[in-house]
Amino acid sequence: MSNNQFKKGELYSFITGKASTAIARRLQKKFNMAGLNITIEQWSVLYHLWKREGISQQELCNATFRDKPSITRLVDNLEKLNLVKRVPSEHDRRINLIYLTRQAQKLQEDTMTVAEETLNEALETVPADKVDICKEVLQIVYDNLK
Amino acid sequence: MSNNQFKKGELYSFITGKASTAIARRLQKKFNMAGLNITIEQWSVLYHLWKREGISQQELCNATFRDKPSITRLVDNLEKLNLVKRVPSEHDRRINLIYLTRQAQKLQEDTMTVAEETLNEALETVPADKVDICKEVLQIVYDNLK
DNA sequence: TTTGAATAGTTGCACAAACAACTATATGTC
DNA sequence: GACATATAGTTGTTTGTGCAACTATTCAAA
Repeated sequence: MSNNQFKKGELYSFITGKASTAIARRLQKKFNMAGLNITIEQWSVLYHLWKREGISQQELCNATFRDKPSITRLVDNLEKLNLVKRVPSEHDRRINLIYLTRQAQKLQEDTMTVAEETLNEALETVPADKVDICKEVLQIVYDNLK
Repeated sequence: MSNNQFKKGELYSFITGKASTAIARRLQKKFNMAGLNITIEQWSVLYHLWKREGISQQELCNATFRDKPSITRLVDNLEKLNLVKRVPSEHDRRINLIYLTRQAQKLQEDTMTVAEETLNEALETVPADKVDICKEVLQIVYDNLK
C-alpha cells in the first residue's frame, strides 16, 4: 500500500525544511545579539564536544552527520577562534583528537540557554503531545533515509 | 506557563534539521542518478516558477524564504543552465521577470515524480494522522519564528 | 520639480556543504 | 617483511547562504 500522503502542493516545505531553517536563523540571530561570535554549525560541533571531548574528527563526522571535509574546515575555523585544539593521538598517528579550550568551555552555558529559549519560542502554543509526535515522525524519517 | 518541552539531549536534532537534511540529500542523490542535473535549491526555484512563471526575483525571495543575493545567484546559475530567462519588466525597470525555458518545462514532470518518491520513502511506515500532526507542528514553528 | 525615502537587484566577503582526488598511517594476508 | 586494502584527515572546486554595501529606478512629499 503506497504511502502517498503528500499532495504536490504540500511537498515543498517538507523538502526544504522551512521550519528547521527558521529555527537555525533565529538561533544565529540570538547568538549574534548576545555577542556570541560563533555560527550554528560551529555550535553543533561544540555541542558534541561538551558532551565528550577528546574525540576524533571522524567521530565528529558521525555525530554531526557531516562529511570529513566539512569537519576539517569547521575544526579549522574553531581552531582559529581558539575554541578547540587538535591533539595527535598517541596510539594512531592518523587521528586528531579534538579538545576544548577554556574559552569554549565558558561558552557552553550561555549558548545552551539561548538554544533552549529559541526552541521554546518556536514551540510556543504547541501542545506537548503534538511535539512528541512530531519528534517521533522526524526520527522515523531520518531512520528511513540514513 | 513555560513550554519547556525540550530536554537538552533532544534539542540538537530539532535545531540541525536532521530529517530535512536527510530528505534533501536523498532527493539530490536521486536527481543525480536520474541524470537530472540540477541542485535542490535550483529545483526549489523552478518549483515556484512551474506554479507561476513571469514573477519577479523579489517574489521568488518571498516564495522560497531566501534573501535577494541568494536568488540573484540561483537565477544566475539557472540562466547559465538555460533553464530560466530574465526579462526586464516594461512597467518597472527595476524588476526582472523570470521565465522558464522549454528545457525547464520538460524537467517538471520527472523531478516532481522523484520528489514524491523521496517523500514516500521518507514517510514509509509513518501513519497518515501522525504525518498530519507533524506538518501542523512544523507550520506553527515556522509561523512563530518568521 | 526637486529631493529624500523606499524598492529591486547586484556584488563582495566569510562561512559552509558535497564531491573527488589526494597524503599518510595502519592493518591484514601472503 | 611486502603488498594490498582500509581508514583518518586534507585540499580544490562548485554551489549556496547571510550580511553589508552598492546602483538604478520609482514614489511621495515639500
